[in-house]
Amino acid sequence: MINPLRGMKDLTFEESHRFNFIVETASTIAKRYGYGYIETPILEETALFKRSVGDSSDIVSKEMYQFEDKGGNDVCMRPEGTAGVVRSFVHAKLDRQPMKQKFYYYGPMFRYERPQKGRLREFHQFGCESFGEASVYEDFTIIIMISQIFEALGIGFDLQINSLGCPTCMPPYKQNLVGFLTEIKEELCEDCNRRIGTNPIRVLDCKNKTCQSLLVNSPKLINNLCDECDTDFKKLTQLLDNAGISYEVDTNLVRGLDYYSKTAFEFVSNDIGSQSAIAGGGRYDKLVEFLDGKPTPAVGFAIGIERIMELVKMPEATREGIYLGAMTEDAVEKLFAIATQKRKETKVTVEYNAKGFKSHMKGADKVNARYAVLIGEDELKNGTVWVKDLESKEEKTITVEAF
RNA sequence: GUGGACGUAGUUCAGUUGGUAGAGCACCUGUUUGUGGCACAGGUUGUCGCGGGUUCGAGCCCCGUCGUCCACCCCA
Repeated sequence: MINPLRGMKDLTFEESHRFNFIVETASTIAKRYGYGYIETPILEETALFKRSVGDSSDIVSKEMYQFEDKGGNDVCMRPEGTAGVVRSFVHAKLDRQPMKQKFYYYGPMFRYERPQKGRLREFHQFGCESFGEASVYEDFTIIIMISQIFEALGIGFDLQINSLGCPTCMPPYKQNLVGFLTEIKEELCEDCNRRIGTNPIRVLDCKNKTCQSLLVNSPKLINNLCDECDTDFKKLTQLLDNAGISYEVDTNLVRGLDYYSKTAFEFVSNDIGSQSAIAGGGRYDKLVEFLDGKPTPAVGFAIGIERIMELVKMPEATREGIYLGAMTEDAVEKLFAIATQKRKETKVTVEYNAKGFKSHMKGADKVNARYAVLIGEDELKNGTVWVKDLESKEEKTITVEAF
């Protein structure tokens, strides 16, 4: 028997149903906010992610499915969705269009990690990217949209927000932080010491308790923002307050992808184990030009579909369609014409084996059909069918034509 | 990449100090040649993950391997 690869999962029955429900619900809401569907390739040039997500991130440095294709190109399976959408945006020269552009997507992402609860090697994200809107109103609107999606799915969450600053205020802050960290480096963990050189901001969300206690007095970016970033962040909190969305400012919230600036947010659930982030995103105003487009402000997010699978409250399944069965061999082939006709408008299940009445009733029940339609000896003789509404329990015998 | 737990029927699991497998659910049949969800009775289903070792004998003990799960890490 050939098994799926490690960290890859088949979705069937209940689960695939759930998956579709999540995607449909999120898509419906995204469209209401003006987002249009975009699909980009799963395979991309490796350089795309090195430049956008960043070489120093774990994702790029050790988790990518990367290989040389038969043409000698250095390619990889996308580890996240934003980079591909931005590449596509620039490639289609949409950066030269005066209008704002909004896209939503969903699909598989690949990261070579050790699987655990809420973490697969092939996982799925639903995401949105909004281009050309610099206003913090858009950041706010996106957060509202995500909360509406979660509300529609029946999922509770905590919202954490932070500002990562911009090219004006981030570099001086970073220098300041490196200075602080260098003084206490003896006491910091091994990983943090490495991060001081590669990506000092990441030290802030180190899980090590000793590190965290040492960081209590570290300089906070939130207190060192430039005027514009500071004004925007205050505006965002004010908008959220007015909208009645509760949130927590987490000064240690750092996105793992290098392209984020200004607003960063994460939706978290306490009910799903240690992989608690169910959605994350923020602003990435520099990414478009970083990928050779004209400077275009942008903001986006992604929801981890697997992370919310078991949290989703599905609407109750209702009886649907028709179950067709015959009680004598001769009647079986009478079913097909009826089935073909009825399939123009509804779901039809045809049982190919002639069997007893009770057995058919059970079968109709099992597929959750609304109507049980059976042909027995009498019906075959008279050119009729026996129809029962399994919900109202009403039954009747009518001609095939009338049915 | 690190650590821990676990791999037995379609599924969830039991299996005593080592003596060649069992239950619930599911499925099929019947009670009921025409009234579903319920009940009762009967029945089908196993490379005990794989490979080696110890032993008269291994589901059980030992080694290896693959896989799953959980945590670290990472992140959606």
